[in-house]
Amino acid sequence: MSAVRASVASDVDTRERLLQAATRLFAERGFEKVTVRDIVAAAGANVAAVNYHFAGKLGLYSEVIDRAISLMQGAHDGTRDAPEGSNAEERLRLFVHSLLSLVDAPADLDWVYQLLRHEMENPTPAAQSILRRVMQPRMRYLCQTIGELTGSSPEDEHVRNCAMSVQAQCYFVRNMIRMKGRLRAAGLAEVASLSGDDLSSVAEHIVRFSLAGIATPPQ
Amino acid sequence: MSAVRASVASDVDTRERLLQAATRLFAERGFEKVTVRDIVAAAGANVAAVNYHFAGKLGLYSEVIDRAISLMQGAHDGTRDAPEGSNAEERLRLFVHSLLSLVDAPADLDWVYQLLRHEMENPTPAAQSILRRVMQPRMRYLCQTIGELTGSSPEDEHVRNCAMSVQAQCYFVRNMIRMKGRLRAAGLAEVASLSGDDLSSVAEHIVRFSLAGIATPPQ
DNA sequence: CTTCGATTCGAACAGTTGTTTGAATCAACT
DNA sequence: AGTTGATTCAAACAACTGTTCGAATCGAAG
Repeated sequence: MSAVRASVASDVDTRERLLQAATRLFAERGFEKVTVRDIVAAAGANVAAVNYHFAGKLGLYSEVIDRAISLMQGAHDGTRDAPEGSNAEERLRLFVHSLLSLVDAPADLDWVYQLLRHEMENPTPAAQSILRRVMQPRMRYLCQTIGELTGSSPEDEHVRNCAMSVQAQCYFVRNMIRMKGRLRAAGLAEVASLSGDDLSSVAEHIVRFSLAGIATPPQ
Repeated sequence: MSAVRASVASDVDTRERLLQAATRLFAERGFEKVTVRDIVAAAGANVAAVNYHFAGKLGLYSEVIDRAISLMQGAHDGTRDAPEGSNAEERLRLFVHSLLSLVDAPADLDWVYQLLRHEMENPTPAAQSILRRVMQPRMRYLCQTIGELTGSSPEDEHVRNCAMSVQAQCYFVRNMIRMKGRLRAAGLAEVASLSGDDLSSVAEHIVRFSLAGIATPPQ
């Protein structure tokens, strides 16, 4: 089974070409808005190739998702290589900048974010593993960081609420960027400070806004 | 053309039944995941009825969206009937509670929110009018309120950023509620304080968190 | 050269989609 | 009763979907 692929060189070609084309298209449009024929056309392969190599469209998609998750876990995703001695505030800032794609990651991870967003909006059977392997570690890291800022446990309710608030702002800004064109057309260019497309100023706002909220627990 | 519908009484029946069935289904699944046959089955009508009364699936959808927008503008959507003498903080609190469906609106508007969310995630030609007629007034109202809190203009950048932060948290919480089942299955039940499903405590967090952030402008 | 398995390919399949058609039905008016 | 126009209906259409089939192609081992 596995030795088969290794022995022949040419099939790795079209298998890999299929994976790359599918990755790009799935990231752009999501699972359902991409047809098998779109993929094979982009990859220069035959319609039957997807079923031959991946046992169906969903098999191909699952492999794309798996690759994306691995890539995101391996690369910097805001939960790694924070300078060890750095304080919690600096780690929060790094987290926000990372989610806004403001730190130049080793690999371009924008397509991964697009892929995961599509999966959250229109879930396929792959959604569970994304939640478990991407969202959960991210949430844990963020709660840890905020817990340090408030001097309380990562399980504290205020800490968890604040983690929610931080992530909410980051994802929202990403969505605003994605809809920039539509927003401008609707006369809403000023919504998310997209005028000056300087994303770092928005990131700085999120950090400042959140630090203030974190420092203001209930009662 | 218009006198036609008024003269006959029976057609208002199936036309109305189609609209109601379509509204429910579109709100549940979004435009593309509902088939014309789903709608006519739920309405007890013939497949051709949609094309006869609405000139196609998109025509029916447009009318559903138009009704939703009107309903949302007419009813309490957090941008109306705030007690005239109330201060800005109380209006911000009302806004948050409203976006979290915590104030009992005259009509149940949850299906409208679902409809609009689907439209933002998978836009059809109707998206523009939603942005213009729903999002823009909401943003204006929120900027006005926050501007009062900081004593600055609604066009101030910090004010606009804060308005973004407030809305981001509200929409995020709505999404978390929607994915409650999937989150729990992935071991993320604690993400958005869904344990105690007391939404008001989350709403209170958003208000407190945001007031602190609003009161902390740059520099 | 032949054989054999893996791979590619064009063609077709079976199912679903939104839409159209033309006849049937119905209600109201003459 | 007869006519008219709006409405309903079953049937079919045309386009598209993911998938399957069988023959053709290819590369290397015997």
